[in-house]
Amino acid sequence: MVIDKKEHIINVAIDLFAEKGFEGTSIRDLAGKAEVNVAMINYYFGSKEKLFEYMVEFKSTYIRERLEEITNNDQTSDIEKIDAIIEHYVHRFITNHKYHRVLHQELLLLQREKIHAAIIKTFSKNTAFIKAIIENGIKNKVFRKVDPEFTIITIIGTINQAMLSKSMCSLMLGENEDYDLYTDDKFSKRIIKHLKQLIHAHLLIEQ
Amino acid sequence: MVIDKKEHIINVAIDLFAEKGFEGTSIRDLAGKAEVNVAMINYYFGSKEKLFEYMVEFKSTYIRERLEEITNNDQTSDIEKIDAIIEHYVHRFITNHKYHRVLHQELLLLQREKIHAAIIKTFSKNTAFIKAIIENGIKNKVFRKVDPEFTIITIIGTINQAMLSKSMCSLMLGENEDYDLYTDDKFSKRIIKHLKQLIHAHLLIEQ
DNA sequence: GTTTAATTTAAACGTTTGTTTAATATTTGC
DNA sequence: GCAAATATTAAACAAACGTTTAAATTAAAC
Repeated sequence: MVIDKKEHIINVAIDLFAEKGFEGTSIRDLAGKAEVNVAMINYYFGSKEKLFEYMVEFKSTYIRERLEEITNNDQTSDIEKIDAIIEHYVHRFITNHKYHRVLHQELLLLQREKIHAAIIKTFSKNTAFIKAIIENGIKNKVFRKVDPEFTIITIIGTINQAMLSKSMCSLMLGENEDYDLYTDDKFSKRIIKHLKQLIHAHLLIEQ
Repeated sequence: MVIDKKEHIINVAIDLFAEKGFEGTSIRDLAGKAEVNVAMINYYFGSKEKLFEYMVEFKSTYIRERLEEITNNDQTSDIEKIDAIIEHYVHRFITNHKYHRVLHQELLLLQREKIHAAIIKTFSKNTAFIKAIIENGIKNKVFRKVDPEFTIITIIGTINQAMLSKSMCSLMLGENEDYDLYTDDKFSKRIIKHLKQLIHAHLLIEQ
């Protein structure tokens, strides 16, 4: 019963943080939208900052499973694994784009070290899988001798850039402002197609 | 005299916004660090939000010149122009990385439409130059038939990802936390090398 | 059914927020 | 050198902030 209410508050918080940022969202705002008393937030989480930490904790648990699944599949080649990761990342961003927006807001600030460290920790575990695949491909002479770390930065950076600046993207892609990128299948197909083409040309020795 | 003082306040504001965000920075904070009276900020700029608008206006003026210079050079090939743009962007990010951090913080929020629009406007003018070069290369059959918009998103997204999440980058590149990426020449050389290699493989038909 | 614990409430806490005021100091134009 | 305009100051403004309190309500335990 309590955990459901906590989860509900977290989800409302993600919506508000995504729109106004952590500092820009007041506890009264949050309590109002979640339809609970202001005092409940401190009663449940202790403080506004601890609510944020709880949110990261809560959301980061379910993420890594699929990545492990992809990596450990012996039936697929290295480039097929990379393709699967690209698709996985894009879909994860689309279904959780508000949460990822909040995470990246936080990463752009240079404070709240504890939260920072928690985000980084999750992130580094995920990138380790991708790095291993790329290095394996290079070792087997299927991939060129690329910069593995920066290749990961490019994949994630492209998805971030495309997904997190809504108005910039709408403008670039010639859509009007209130067009909703994240519910349109065309958009995700287009970014996946681009990323695969890009990374194939980058990685594969013979095409 | 006045404009110098305004400029000084703007520069202090960029430092503070980069660290704590717009909402996280108080006018008293700003006035203290800039060593002016709190009332001066409203006297000069009208309000905290108008100070932000003035900052964008003030900083966006000088940016586009070099891009025009690169585009209009008849002596260079399309791929050489792209290379020059990559180098220009990386160096611009390094020398102005705090300002770019503030811009991207703002783009991640979904409020303050006026500021949003001002940033997008500057940005779209810059990307138009790159898009024209890519489309010209495709027309002349020097470049593959790539997605021009998303190619730009990849270039900018990679630089953003690398430059804006300091701790994430330090971690990925195996450096310790307090190592200063932005003053190390090795870092900018590495990102430029990666981006050129990536974009060459992506764009060029024969290598 | 009574006692104990957990939940929820409205009100108040002391700070801090962005902004304004009205008085003072400085600079400018003539 | 004096008047008008501009710049700067300390103090006050109301509103909003995160958090706490103490009383009221509900749920659990026995």
